[in-house]
Amino acid sequence: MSVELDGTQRRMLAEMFALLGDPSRLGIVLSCRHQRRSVSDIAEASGLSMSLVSHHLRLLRTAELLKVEREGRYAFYSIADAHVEHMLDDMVDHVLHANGASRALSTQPGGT
Amino acid sequence: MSVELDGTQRRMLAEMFALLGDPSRLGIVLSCRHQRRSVSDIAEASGLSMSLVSHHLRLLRTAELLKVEREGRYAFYSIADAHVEHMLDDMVDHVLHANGASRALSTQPGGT
DNA sequence: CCTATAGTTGAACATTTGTTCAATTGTTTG
DNA sequence: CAAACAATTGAACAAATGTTCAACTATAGG
Repeated sequence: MSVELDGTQRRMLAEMFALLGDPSRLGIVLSCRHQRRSVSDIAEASGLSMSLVSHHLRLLRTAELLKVEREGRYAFYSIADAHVEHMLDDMVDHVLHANGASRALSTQPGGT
Repeated sequence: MSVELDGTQRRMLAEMFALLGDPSRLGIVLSCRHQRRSVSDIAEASGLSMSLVSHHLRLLRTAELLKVEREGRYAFYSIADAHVEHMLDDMVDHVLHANGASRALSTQPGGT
């Protein structure tokens, strides 16, 4: 085990991290986790303007983190595939279980 | 299953993603994965100036992704804890196994 | 004590990037 | 066809961020 990544893979990974590294965008992605959502839906849920949401969605679409299904005048977004979904589950899981070691401040288990 | 994150947790996760989202920084972190490394060591391995590496190390240290052990005039950096290490293993794993679904172009298994 | 090595720090700069606003495309319905 | 709604797009702007350079601290050795 403990394999290394080549330059291209590192850049791919970094790009993905960077995309997920913006709070607005992470919120958008997480809101599409278990159901597909229209753009206005996402906008309302996240408190962001539809324009801004659309800009972010384009990036997430291009990076193949989200996919879109168009129906009439609506566009429904959801996680691109099982691979991405699994990865997100992992990361969410990690944050939820990050109680002991790494959190120096606010070490309070079971915080809502 | 399928738990949601609150605002604070989302921001924590986003911050972590953002830190790992810079190619230089990701390289630095990955180079500290399985052995501790001195700053000059990291600088040489990554092709970055020692000053820049030091700046990045401060951020990674502050976010508790890396930890430092000082010995004499040397400073050795390594992954902060098992939790972070596991998370990185996961992500590296994901990138390595991202053959089928999400890769639209260059779908060639086993590419170096 | 003086020089060399290892690392950190802060200011300054250039670039990137998130956000807003207005205009535009496409679709449905009166 | 016109009006309303859903979404996309591009230009422009402000703020954040990566990088460089020079100065500085600290430890080791002659």
